[in-house]
Amino acid sequence: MPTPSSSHKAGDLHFLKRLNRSAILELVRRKPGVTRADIAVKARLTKATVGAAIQSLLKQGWLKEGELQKSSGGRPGRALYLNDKHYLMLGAEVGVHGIRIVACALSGQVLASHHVRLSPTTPEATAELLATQLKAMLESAKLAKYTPLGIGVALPGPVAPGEPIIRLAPNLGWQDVRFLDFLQANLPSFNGIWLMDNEAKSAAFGEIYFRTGKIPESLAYISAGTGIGSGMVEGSHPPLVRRGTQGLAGEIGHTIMQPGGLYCHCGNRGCAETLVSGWSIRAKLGVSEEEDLLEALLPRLNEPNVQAVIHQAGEALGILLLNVHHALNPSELVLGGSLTQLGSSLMEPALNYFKAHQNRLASHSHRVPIRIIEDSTFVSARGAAAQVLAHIIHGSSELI
Amino acid sequence: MPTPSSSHKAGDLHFLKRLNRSAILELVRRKPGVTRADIAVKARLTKATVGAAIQSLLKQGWLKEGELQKSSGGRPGRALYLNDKHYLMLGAEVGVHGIRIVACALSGQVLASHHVRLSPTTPEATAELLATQLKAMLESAKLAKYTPLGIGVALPGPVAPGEPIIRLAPNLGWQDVRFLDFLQANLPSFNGIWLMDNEAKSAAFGEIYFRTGKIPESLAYISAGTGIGSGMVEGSHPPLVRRGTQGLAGEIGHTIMQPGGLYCHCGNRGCAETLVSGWSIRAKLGVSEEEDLLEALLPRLNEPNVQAVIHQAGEALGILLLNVHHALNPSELVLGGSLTQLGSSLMEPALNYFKAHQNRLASHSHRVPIRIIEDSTFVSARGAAAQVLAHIIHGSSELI
DNA sequence: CCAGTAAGTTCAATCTCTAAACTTATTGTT
DNA sequence: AACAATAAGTTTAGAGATTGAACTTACTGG
Repeated sequence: MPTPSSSHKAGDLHFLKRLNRSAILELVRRKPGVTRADIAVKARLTKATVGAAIQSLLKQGWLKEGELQKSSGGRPGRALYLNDKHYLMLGAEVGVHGIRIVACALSGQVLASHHVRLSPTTPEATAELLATQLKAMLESAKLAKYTPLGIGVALPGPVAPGEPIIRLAPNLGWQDVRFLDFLQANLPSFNGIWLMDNEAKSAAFGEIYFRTGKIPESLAYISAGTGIGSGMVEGSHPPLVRRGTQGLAGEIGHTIMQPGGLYCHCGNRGCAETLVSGWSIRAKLGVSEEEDLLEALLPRLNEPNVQAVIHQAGEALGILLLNVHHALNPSELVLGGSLTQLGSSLMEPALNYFKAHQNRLASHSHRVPIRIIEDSTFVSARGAAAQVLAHIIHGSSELI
Repeated sequence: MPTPSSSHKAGDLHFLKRLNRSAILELVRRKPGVTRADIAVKARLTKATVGAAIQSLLKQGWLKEGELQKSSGGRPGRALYLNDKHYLMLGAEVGVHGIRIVACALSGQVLASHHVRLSPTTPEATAELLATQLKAMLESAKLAKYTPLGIGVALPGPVAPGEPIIRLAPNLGWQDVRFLDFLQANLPSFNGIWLMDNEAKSAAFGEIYFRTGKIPESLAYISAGTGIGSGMVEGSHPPLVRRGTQGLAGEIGHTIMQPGGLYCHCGNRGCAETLVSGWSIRAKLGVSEEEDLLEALLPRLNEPNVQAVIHQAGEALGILLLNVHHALNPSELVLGGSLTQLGSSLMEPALNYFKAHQNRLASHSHRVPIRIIEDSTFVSARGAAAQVLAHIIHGSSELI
């Protein structure tokens, strides 16, 4: 996902107006049901300004009015909500085992989703299939009346910041691919913005972006699947994803946890991935690439050998969580990826290790909550859709 | 350092004006000698707006005019510079072995600096000594005519984000200390802002903030002294320091590099600090706390035992650098702290390890530059001063 | 039924930016 | 040396966005 060119922020009256409209949209997004009066207080704008902005946002289909609030001895306020019936964002994830697409409404509600199994193939073929699926989804009866804002694509590898190139997707066999170019070629008529990002970063973004109410200051998403990736988001406005210069931020699967340990496909030894990852578990238990790892393992979970390998991987995952805690210190940790489906045999050793070893440094501190997503099928795709919305609301788009 | 309360950003005309003045100051800061015309182009403001803002910034003592630029067939522009003769920022570092203070001009130029050796003592006594030193510096003939903007203090431990509490400084023996309160009590007449932050984070901030010309997108400062800390800054406007919820971001000394390894004072085993840090080297070579580590070791560098320990520590440092590269991916790495004075015996193994193992993931990528600061005595203090300036320029201060 | 309270709207005043004309200062050409 | 061309910086009128105060709307409670 290209970072918005952050030149020196200066602006004119038009810029100020957009900024205020963004702020208002954000307030409604974060707290559905707020009134104009609430917004005026929180955004430190006058009722007049808020009223005018809201009128135009209603007219353009961004917001809708809801019920009257309970009065506390005066005219009751009118609840405001995002309008989930006018705009949508498309999100897609190209994974090692298939393609996933979703269409989301402004609030994050999934309007439609689709999953196609597919073995890794060329970028061209993948883009063609993806475009076909997206087109079909957009033309379906339910979605045809929506205005699409853009398409976000999540990919399993580091994406260069600033330009839409996926540097390396070892599990797809891709290198330096301008995937959006292929996709655009197959969807020439699509009118909206195009984004692409790493799958863990998209997932992290989505997990924080579509939340309402009290949102965490920051969140790290750890994606444990064939490989191990992560994404760290700060919950500012807009939430900011850490990318690093080469898009390598969050490649925690290749942090070294065991100097002199096993060889990793990245060329180094003792990477976290050699201890916990789909591929290392396959290697240790002799599960071939053709088999589905989960289908192969779930029936064998009571074999001592399998248990030992998974327990060891779980402990390694716990260490990794602890290292993320000490290096990034997110206020919330979210675990996703296909390996979470191994359930407590993997997760218990991980959580136990983490809980037993955290909190030695910051005395007063609350425990960092860890959330495990059992079914993370559409998490990255939905996150990519979230990135589209954020780009529209906070970017330079003239839509709002 | 309290993070600016990031409520939902909306603003009025006054806010817009301040934003534009900030942007103009930033442009001059980053590229000393720019002209009004350059600024108008880069900030996308009109010549009229820029001209008016600059007049007032000149009048208030923020900027000064310089020489005429070479003409290219028209009226030559007038170079603009930060005015280094009107405002100053104070920075201080409370370290394990002493107190360091600096006074910086707007451009980062060190106007005065001072170093007092001091063994760890109570916050009260430390604050009193620090206040005396700061007062003396401010009242010195050279600085008396300056207007101080504020004081930044750097401390060797995690600082809670949002409120000025140092959570834990194991090497000072402090815990949950509101150090600024003690300092303010000793400097009641001081008129300016008060900040405090972790020493590595301040250093990181200063290293990116006072640079001119092409600044890196991001920078990680690794502070290798008695303990190991780090700070990561993104070079946006203003540069943003990663803190984490509990201020623990960057505590890479406590990431686990050797599961089941030696015990660390944090309670865990195999932390990076057990492999590379002042205290672990002391322990391994039997250098007592009373001795100065460098004075004790520098004469013994050719002893095989000493060489082996330092070489091993260097390799661990290299692994740590690699892990920072894969977890945060800064565009530049800066190494500071007292251990850098061990010179190539420590640094060569570190750099060799890093160079031999980086760059397996992002194919095209340039090598990440690593800079070693041999004398980092005042780096953190200067960084704390930098944070004061950034707070004034980008915060809600009415000074600009 | 009416006073009290609070939400939301209207409108003149204010403030900041822009656009265009103007002044200033230098280069290059006749 | 004079004059056109070019570009920097200033001035001024005008456009656009926010504010503040007055006003309208809508509900509560006595």
